[in-house]
Amino acid sequence: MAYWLLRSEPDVYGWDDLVRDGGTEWDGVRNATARIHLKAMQPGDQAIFYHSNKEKAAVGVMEITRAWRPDGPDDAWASVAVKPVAKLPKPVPLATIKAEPRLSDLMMIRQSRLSCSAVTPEEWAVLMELAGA
DNA sequence: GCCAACGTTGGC
DNA sequence: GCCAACGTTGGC
Repeated sequence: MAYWLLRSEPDVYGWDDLVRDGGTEWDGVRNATARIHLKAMQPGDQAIFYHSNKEKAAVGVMEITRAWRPDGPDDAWASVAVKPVAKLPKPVPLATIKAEPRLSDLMMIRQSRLSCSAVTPEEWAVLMELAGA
């Protein structure tokens, strides 16, 4: 089982939208590095939902429910299906993540604009600890 | 194939 | 509103 982090602007599609929908197709990703991660995702993997922009905090945990399929008429881009698992007891703000030495290598921190990134099991455990989960 | 210019994204 | 980081584009 692998861990991931998916970023979205809450104004566009946020955690509450995901809960309302009961799951969604995570599409529209147009970045080559992010696509590598999308294509590596497997059903049962877990992913943190991170709100970018105004909120800048990890807010919930999702599960990947279906491996990638083409997003568009050809194989150029990919999308996966996700469903909400649980809201984090406490959101983890970006400032907290940055202040945590054990998260200094987090892919999202090292490459700030990446919308789909990987999280190691160790980093996942730290994030859950910070979230009070 | 290189690199400068430009556009986009996200944080401050 | 600004700026840094990064990706893409286009001229050479």
